[in-house]
Amino acid sequence: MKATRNTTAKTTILEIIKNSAVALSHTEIQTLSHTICDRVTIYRVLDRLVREDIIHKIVNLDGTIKYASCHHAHNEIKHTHNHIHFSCEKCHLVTCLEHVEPTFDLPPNYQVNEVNFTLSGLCPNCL
Amino acid sequence: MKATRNTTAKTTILEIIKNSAVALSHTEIQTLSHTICDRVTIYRVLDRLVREDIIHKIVNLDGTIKYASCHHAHNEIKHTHNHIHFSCEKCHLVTCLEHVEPTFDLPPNYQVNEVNFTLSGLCPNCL
DNA sequence: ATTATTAACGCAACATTGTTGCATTATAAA
DNA sequence: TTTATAATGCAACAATGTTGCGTTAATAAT
Repeated sequence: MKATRNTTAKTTILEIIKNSAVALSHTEIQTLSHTICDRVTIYRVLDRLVREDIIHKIVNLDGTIKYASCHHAHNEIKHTHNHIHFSCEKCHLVTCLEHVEPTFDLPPNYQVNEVNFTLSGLCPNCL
Repeated sequence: MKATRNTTAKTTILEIIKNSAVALSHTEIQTLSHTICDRVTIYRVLDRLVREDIIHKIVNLDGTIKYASCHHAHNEIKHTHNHIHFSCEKCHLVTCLEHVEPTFDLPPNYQVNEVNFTLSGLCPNCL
């Protein structure tokens, strides 16, 4: 594994994501960062943060991709993001329901590497 | 509800989707249809078919959107697409696992209108 | 503290995907 | 057959994501 560097772009973007209660899209991060860096750099930083398992990717029901920071113990070697995400149709906020992990019975001979559970509807604030 | 017409584009596209064992993207449908109609028409036909509840939309883990025909009894007034979809990382085929419906406990005051469950990994053929 | 290595960046250019307006065509009903 | 309008084709546009390459700057080595 190659060494990864701490740059101002990376720390700023990570700060934005960590300070947000909801998952953010590339465009939202771009707006919040007040063009601290190029649009391309944001894409690259986000990829890096996902690869380093510092943030995780969420696919919304409309296909837009959002990012949220990972809340997990530091000593975990490997963890999964198998919790549910809720996308509100009114306020358009995407939140991680970290404690809601669905159960299901898969047919044999499937190897699962990644999961994405997203619900949409109305969140408690908009209901 | 406005009347909807049966056009050659609509029937051809629906035929393609119905004959496919896996979910198809807009681009895949375009290729399979051998440019029977304009790219824009495909978008509009797909929207129409989703609205009419003849096909359903699946959001893949990479954010790409796929379409699959709905398998449900004709007399059902309303049905949900709460089954799991599996996206194979090797053959890139997206299949509906129609009988796998996950269960989960949502906190109170959430109103769910739509769901999207997608897993990725290796399908039985590629394992 | 200085130098060397190379990860990360900015910029430009491009590719893909999805949307909108409008004139024209064709479906289905009158 | 006529009529209303849903559906289409085309062009233009917008948004999003990718790639190549020369430059900048973070980190390690001296």
